[in-house]
Amino acid sequence: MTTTAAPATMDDVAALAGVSTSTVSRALRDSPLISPSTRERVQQAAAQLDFALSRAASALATGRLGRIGLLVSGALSTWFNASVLDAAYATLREAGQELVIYSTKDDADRSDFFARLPAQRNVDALIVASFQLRPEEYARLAELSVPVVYLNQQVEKSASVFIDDVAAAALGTRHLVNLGHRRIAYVTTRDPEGFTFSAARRRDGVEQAVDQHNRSRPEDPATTWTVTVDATGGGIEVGQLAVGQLLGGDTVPTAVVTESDEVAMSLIPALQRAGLRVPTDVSVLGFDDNVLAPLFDLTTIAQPVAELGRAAARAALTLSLHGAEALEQPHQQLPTRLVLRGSTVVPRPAA
Amino acid sequence: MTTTAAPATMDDVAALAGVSTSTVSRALRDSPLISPSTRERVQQAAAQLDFALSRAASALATGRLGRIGLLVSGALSTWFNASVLDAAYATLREAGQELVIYSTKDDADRSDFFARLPAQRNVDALIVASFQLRPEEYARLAELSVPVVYLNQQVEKSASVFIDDVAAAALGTRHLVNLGHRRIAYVTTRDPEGFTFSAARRRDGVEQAVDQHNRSRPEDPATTWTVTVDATGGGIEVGQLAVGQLLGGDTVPTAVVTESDEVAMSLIPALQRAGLRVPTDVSVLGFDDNVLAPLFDLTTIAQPVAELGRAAARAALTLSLHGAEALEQPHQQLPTRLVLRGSTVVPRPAA
DNA sequence: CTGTTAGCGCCTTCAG
DNA sequence: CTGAAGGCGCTAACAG
Repeated sequence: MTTTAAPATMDDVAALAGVSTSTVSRALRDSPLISPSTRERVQQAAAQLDFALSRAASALATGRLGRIGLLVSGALSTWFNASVLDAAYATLREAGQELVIYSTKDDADRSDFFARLPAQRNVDALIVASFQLRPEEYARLAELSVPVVYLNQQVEKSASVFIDDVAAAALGTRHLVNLGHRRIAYVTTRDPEGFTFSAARRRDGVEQAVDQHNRSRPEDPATTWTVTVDATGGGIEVGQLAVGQLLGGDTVPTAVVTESDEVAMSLIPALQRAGLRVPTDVSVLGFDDNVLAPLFDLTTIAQPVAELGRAAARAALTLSLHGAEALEQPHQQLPTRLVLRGSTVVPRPAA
Repeated sequence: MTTTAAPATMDDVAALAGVSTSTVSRALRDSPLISPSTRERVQQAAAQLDFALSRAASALATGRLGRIGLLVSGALSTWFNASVLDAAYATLREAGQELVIYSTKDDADRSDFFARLPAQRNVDALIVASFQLRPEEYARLAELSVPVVYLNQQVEKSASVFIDDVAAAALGTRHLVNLGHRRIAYVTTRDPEGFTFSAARRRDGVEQAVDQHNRSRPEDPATTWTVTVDATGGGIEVGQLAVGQLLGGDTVPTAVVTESDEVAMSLIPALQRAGLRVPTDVSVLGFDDNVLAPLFDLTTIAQPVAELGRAAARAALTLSLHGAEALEQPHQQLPTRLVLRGSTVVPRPAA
């Protein structure tokens, strides 16, 4: 079935190159304390024997694990998580580090993680991706003997990399208000685990933009309200449920802001099946700039997900290698921008 | 910035529990060689001190790394890769193993992986996800002292978990032929790295189904041809390029089979923008049953991606724990099925 | 059931 | 620049 020949050991390499194991170790790690010629010879011997250093043994000897953890909530296959993972992985890999995933799909996973703290002594740093923790959980992470980097949330005494969700959502909402929309619904999903709390901040942004408009133009007020859907995931259910609530209420919106592109992309076909044209009857604004957003011609607020992942990984590397003092910007805010596509237009005169 | 208190050691736990470190070790691993009461006492002490075993040290002592590698090509954020990763991760995690990603985005990464074989001595088993290797690369993996499980390809002397791409595509194509389609294009993407070779087998399936029809009903022949697009990714470019080639040729298809749902989802809006209605003017058939397929009302051939990931992970676990003999089914073929939605209909009479 | 002893494979002194 | 020796934290084998 599968080969199981014993792999070469460092001694084999040392013997083949005619040196000691210390020399092999140094040569393989490109230590400056070694002559180019023996280094070359050793590396060839290692290649010839398919020898690779045991990371476990190196870790034990040096005290550096060469591994950085990524704590994620929800499925790894959501666009956000997968994009962050992809970017963080690439950055760590360039630095010769591995990425260890700690994924918590449900409350059980989550309590388990916080009860056992498996990251303790097993990674050099931990990135906590975009989800809200309970106060005791923050406390728990602070007790960790490993530096933590928060992604998409600011945490007082830790490093963090994030966007301004409130400002971003306000920006998008202003765009709708400026187009003339006065009935703007915000669609969010119920979040069973208390995860993805960015959604709440985005709602604040929507309300903020509407309030601001109403203060400056009280004679032409806009209203906004929130519709919370009891479903998650990228399927069509979210959209269908949202449509029901959107059309079943007292007022029907002329524009909808969604917590994410995934929700928007689910909503658009659902609206269409309900007989509403997008954008003619309803404008739809997304959040993320998911790769798929262009397929729906979706106007959206872009957040630099890959850059968030990279920045978090870089911060984690810096913290693990050089400590907190070495981190120039403990709190890094990354820019968002409005990406104009075809899903948002001036509301119909009738409206 | 971040706490860096020294974490508790095993000696601390031993002292607190009033036992030796061996006992601590045994208690923490739920060894049966220990009395419930001391186990309890030790575990409490460990919890109190936030002590976690060092996986690196355990690995060194036992020779078992507790880590399984996943070699992937292309972005981790594609639906396929992310879904496999998610499922494999979940399975490994239940078994207390970690997942180590080896992702090769380009040829450089790839040669690097095969040159250095970083998986050697660093994982207990390796899963190679869905991509075609060069003969020398297969040979290289066979030299590895670690068992390999291939996902979505059969490899003679290794374990593998896969679907029958040919039969699956033929099934979908038969559906179109049965609806009455006689001009069926297959849309695939150029694959710079030689990755995702399933696409070629799917084309074979399309051709096979058409041939079969033509043999049984020579008086009413169908034709098929392949359109290869020079782009990849989930954006709209793929679809736009495909539409150009689809409409620019001698014959215009009444139905299109795509190598994946991602291509189909890119194609549908592109067709619509070109003035063609889906499915009225053109039927579109996907492959995968991506979560997003329902949003496009896409008829598609479902492959059990999560189950592929799980099965591969289980096989990897079995191989690493009990060796090749313990694997009941070295070659596991998983079923596919046609998922009927609205994107495929009877062709217009005019056609 | 529990403690003692040795060693996993590497890296880091310290000598040369 | 290179070799010898010890120890990183844990577990397996052995004794009790």
